[in-house]
Amino acid sequence: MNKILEKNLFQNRDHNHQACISEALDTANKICSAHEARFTPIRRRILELIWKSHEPVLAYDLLRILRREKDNTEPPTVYRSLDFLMEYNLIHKIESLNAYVGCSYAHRPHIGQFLICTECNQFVEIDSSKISKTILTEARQSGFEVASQTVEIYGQCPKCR
Amino acid sequence: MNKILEKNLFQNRDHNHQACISEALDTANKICSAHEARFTPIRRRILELIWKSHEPVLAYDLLRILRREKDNTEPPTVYRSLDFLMEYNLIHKIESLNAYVGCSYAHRPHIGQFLICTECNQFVEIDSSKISKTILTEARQSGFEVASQTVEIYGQCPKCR
DNA sequence: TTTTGATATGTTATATAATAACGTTTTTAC
DNA sequence: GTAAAAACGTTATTATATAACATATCAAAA
Repeated sequence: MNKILEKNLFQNRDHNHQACISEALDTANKICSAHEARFTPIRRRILELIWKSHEPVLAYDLLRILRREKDNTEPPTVYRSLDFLMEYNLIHKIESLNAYVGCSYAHRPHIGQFLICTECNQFVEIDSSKISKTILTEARQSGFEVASQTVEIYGQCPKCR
Repeated sequence: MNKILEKNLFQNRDHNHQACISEALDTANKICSAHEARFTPIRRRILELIWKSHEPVLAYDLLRILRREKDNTEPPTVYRSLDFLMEYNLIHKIESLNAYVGCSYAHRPHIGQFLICTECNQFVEIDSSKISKTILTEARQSGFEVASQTVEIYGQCPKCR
C-alpha cells in the first residue's frame, strides 16, 4: 500500500494520528516557504487543529478553541487563516457542511472528492481521475468548460457498515 | 432534441422562459396532488420566483421580494417553503452558493449535477448517470457505500466562452 | 539601521444564513 | 360542527461570514 492510500483510508484505532499531523505541518511549512508565504503561528495552529480532528471542523469551533488560548480572538482571525490555508491548498472547505478539512494532497496538483460518513462523521479525500475526467467529459457535452468541481459524497464508511 | 434537453441547455435570448415557469408550476401542482401535499400560495409563489430567475436564488433575496408583497414576512416563512419544495424535489440547494434552483427533473427520480457559469451565473442541472455511477464505483473502491452525492461544477457556459 | 511599504493581526460592527419555540389560523377528516 | 393536523405568524436566537479601519510586525531598500 502506498503512502497516499495509507494516509487517506478510513483509519483504524491504532493509527498514529500525531504522525499525520506532524507531516501535514511539515508539508505546509515547505509549501509556504516555496511560495514565500508566511506560515505564522496562528495559521500553523489552525491547520494543526483542523488536522487533529478526524471530522470536518467548523470555523466557530476553531474560534472557541483559540479563545481559550487567547481571549481576544475574533472571527476574522479564524477566517483569514482559513482563507490563507485554502489559497495554498493546505485545507479544503466541505461546502455542504460549512466545515474545513486538511488537504491530503497538498504536495501535488489534484482535484479532490470527499467521502463523508453520515454515521461517524469521519471523512477521506480521494483524488479520482475517473471521477474528475467523467465530469469534464460530461460537462463538455453541454458545451460547458469546467474550471472547478465540488464533489461531496455521503454514505457509510467501511467501519460503520 | 427531446424535451428535457430543450428545457435544460443554457438558454438563448429568444427562449420563452414564461413557458418553463408555467410548466414547472404545473408539474409541481401534479406532484403535490399525487402526494396529497398542499401546494399553498406561498409555496407556489416561492417556486415561481425561483424559476423566474436564471440564476440560483438566495433565501434572503426571496424574503426581500416577499416583503414587498406582504410586509410581515419573516425568514421561517421562506425556509419552510424551501424545505417543503426540497422535500418533494421541486427545487435543489446549491451548497457552495447557499442558493436555490428549480429542479429540472422533478417528474422522475434522478441524481442531479449542476453546471454553474462563473461569468453569467446561469446554471443547468444535468442528470448524468455516467457521473453518478463513476462516483458510486470509485467510492466502493474505498469500501464506502454511497447514499447521496453533491456535484457542483463551475466554469464557462457555451455563451460566455 | 532607519525608513518605508507590504503583510498580518486586532477590533468593532454588521451582513447573511438558518432554526427554535410558541401562538394563531386554516384545512381536513371524522 | 368538532378535533387533529398542517400551515403560517411572530419573536428571538444561533450560526456563518465579511466590511472597514486601526495597529503591529516583517522585510527590503535607502
